[in-house]
Amino acid sequence: MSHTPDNSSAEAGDAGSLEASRRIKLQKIIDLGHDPWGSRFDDRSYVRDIRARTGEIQYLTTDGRTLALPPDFTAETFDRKKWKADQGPGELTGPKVRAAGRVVLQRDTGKLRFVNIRDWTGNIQLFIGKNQVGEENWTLAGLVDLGDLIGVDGELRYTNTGELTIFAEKLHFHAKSIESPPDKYHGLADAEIRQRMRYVDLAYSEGTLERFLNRTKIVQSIRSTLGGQGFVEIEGPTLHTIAGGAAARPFVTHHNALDMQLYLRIALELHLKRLMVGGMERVYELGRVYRNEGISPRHNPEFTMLEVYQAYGDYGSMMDLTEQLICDAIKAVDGNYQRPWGEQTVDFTPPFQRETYDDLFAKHVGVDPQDAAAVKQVAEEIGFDTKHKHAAVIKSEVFEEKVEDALTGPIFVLDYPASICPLTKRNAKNPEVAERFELFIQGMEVANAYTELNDPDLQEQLFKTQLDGQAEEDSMAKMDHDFIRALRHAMPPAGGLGVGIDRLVMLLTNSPSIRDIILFPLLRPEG
RNA sequence: GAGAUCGUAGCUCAGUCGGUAGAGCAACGGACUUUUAAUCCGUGGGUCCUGGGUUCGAGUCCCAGCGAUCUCACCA
Repeated sequence: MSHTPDNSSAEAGDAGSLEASRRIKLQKIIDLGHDPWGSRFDDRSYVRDIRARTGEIQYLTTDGRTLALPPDFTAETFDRKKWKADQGPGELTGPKVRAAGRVVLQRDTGKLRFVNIRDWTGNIQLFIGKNQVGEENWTLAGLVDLGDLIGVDGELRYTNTGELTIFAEKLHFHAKSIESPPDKYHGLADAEIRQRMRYVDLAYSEGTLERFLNRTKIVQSIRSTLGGQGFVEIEGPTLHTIAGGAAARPFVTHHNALDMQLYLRIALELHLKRLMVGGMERVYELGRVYRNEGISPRHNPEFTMLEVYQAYGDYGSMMDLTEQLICDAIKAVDGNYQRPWGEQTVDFTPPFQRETYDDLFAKHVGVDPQDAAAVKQVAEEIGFDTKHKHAAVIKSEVFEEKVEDALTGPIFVLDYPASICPLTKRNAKNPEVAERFELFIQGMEVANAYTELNDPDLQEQLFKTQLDGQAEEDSMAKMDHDFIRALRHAMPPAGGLGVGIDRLVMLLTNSPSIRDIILFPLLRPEG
């Protein structure tokens, strides 16, 4: 009973028969002598490029004159009928083009069909007339459903209403969509389906494909900017024996042959610094890191991080680089420095604001940041537990609570309390201050940079200090003897930078959730 | 991990006081050679997330579970 699909049930309209009616058409396409799964299709143009050829469309009069169209020919107010009458009898001619794409709209007016196809550069209308394409193509056109992939050969012209259109001469069938597409106007609205079936979201939802292509442009721009400044990209290990370089809980895994516990990396830092010891003076990695933490609109367990290290630089050089990376990325997207973010607008015009941690603290908290007792009092007023906590930790918690959300930015926050920065070089004049900045935009930490600590003895001591009284996985400082050994071979003084690529992409594409800019975010398995 | 909200046709969504399931799009049949979210006429389509409970009667109320969204916590 339940073997092959029963075509006769297609007259009903239930879910099964939506598929059945498509399968019937699939069979009819085969019967017509076409392969419903298509084949190589050479020399087709992208819709964007076809749309760029409107200048080749002309008016050919019956007495042989070829006339250029007036520039406002497609304007809504332009009387095309009258213009043609004024030129004398004739017709539009245009270039022969070949396009391919997904059918996203269809209008059947009897012996005439309008079909909109979309490729990854744009959308264009096809005109398919029964008398114009011939019997076989017309029959094939009748077997096309929304969501199918088709190709067309035809002439690029305007319709009577001024719509740029490919007037089909031959149709090609490339692939049948057995599944029905979502609502042709609203697309997919259900956030769960959009993420679980990203292919459907990309294919049919307004702006999704463009958003992810913009992500790619941003990443390409970053590589290009760094390459242009002589940085080399490397690939470090993602399986670590010590999950160092950041404070986060790692994913734990196991290697069978060596019978050892391994961690998925939570940061890129320590291996890149080893490479600087080895003489890679400008080096970066742009890759995935994994943190076994909560999921939220701003957190995904795997996310993309950029870390850059520049020998003989410092955090000042990293500030300039950060600004350039972001400005170049904006140029790669659309070049607009005034960028929407929800209801607000963020101004990315360089140079970005720069303020010290202590100045911002004083401004937003209203307390002298050097006055540990006053800071502690504020923390207690907020309701923080201050017992057994280092003054800098308390200060940091108050900063995160009172200051960070207020930083609409872009703003560089400079000079952090040294004791919360175990991998950072201290300021020569004031060892209480670490040469570190973070870039905040709309309350989000987008970048984090240091003048890198390269004193192996101090590094070893700071690792040990941080370990005291703190669970190892909660600390940025995890003793890594090989890393210390590397520093003992001399790492050049350097600037180092980390950028949260996902958050940068969120900001530059006005996407409120990290899941809008990660193609396949982690979801619970389907029920 | 905690709380709030949500889950109804393939998709987008209504569903009143608890009274036996609705629309648009999509599909199917018909008309139409310049439409464009085409239009017009007609037809079919439901495990109301799952499982219990209350009730004469549950899409609706209660409990549990599953999944999602948001907020909080952790974190970037």
